[in-house]
Amino acid sequence: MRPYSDALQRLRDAGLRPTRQRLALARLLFSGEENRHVTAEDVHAEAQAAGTPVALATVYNTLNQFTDAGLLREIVVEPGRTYFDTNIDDHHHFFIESESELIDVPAESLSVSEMPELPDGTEIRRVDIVVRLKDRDAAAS
Amino acid sequence: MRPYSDALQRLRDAGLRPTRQRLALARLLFSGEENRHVTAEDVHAEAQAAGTPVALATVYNTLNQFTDAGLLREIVVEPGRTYFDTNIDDHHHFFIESESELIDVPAESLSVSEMPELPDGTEIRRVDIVVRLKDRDAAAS
DNA sequence: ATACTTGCAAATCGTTTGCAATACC
DNA sequence: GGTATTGCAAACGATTTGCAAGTAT
Repeated sequence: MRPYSDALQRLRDAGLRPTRQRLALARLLFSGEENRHVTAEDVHAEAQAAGTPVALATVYNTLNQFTDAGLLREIVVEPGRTYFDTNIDDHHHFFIESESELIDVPAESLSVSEMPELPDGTEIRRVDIVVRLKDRDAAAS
Repeated sequence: MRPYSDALQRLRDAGLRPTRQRLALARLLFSGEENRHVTAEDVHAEAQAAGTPVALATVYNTLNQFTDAGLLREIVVEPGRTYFDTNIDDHHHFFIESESELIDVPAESLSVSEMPELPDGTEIRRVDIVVRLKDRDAAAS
């Protein structure tokens, strides 16, 4: 449970003006549970529920700002839906397709054996591994 | 260079009625270059250019049918844009973010070391590895 | 005081769908 | 002929943007 002042500090450190809305969202995202995978809709709903109404557009803008500032990480696993991960450390994901659920996998337990030669003039920014899971008993479609 | 009749056979084998449009798109996708990464827009534009006008909606529907039939594979790397890969073998990708370009990486040259325990009742459907690249000389944003 | 933020609604983008017209077997 | 497929436009869901009003420093 990180305290309120941490959210404030986090924003300051990221060079983001600590406005009412940003603080509210930062507290929602960074207090409590450690590794969360949320959509903008999720965060919007939570903010409403927490009695801190924030426009959906502002949620989108804020999540993008947090991402640019390195406080969040964007995950793309499904077409047409963006998830944000509060865990910004090096790690990977299980993705349960039937439930659209993401689960963190520590980087240590899933590493790449050997990297092929990169195209000229490029360097690695990140390696994303998504292990797509299905229910074992599911009827083959 | 696979011949025309191959496209026809491919559709038959997949249980898809070989209509004019599906044949046209199958030929575009499966003749010529081996491993292509295309968006629906790309395919639509190519069809126009090839003198085989097909409605964009039909392109979408057809690409989805091909994917369901196992002729194509869907790749999700960018929010809000779906790529289709004509290479359906086990493999992974480089993704050059500055150009939105995908490059195939053979499965052998990039394998996962050790798989953590899966959540209960699930099994692996696929492992997707995306190595995100940036230009080496690019100014840090 | 002034620049940065927010809210809201409208705009946009990629993709899907409904339905009448058309093509395949 | 009967069913699957197409085209088109309209519907859609997620995300972004423009601008007037509000707020942090």
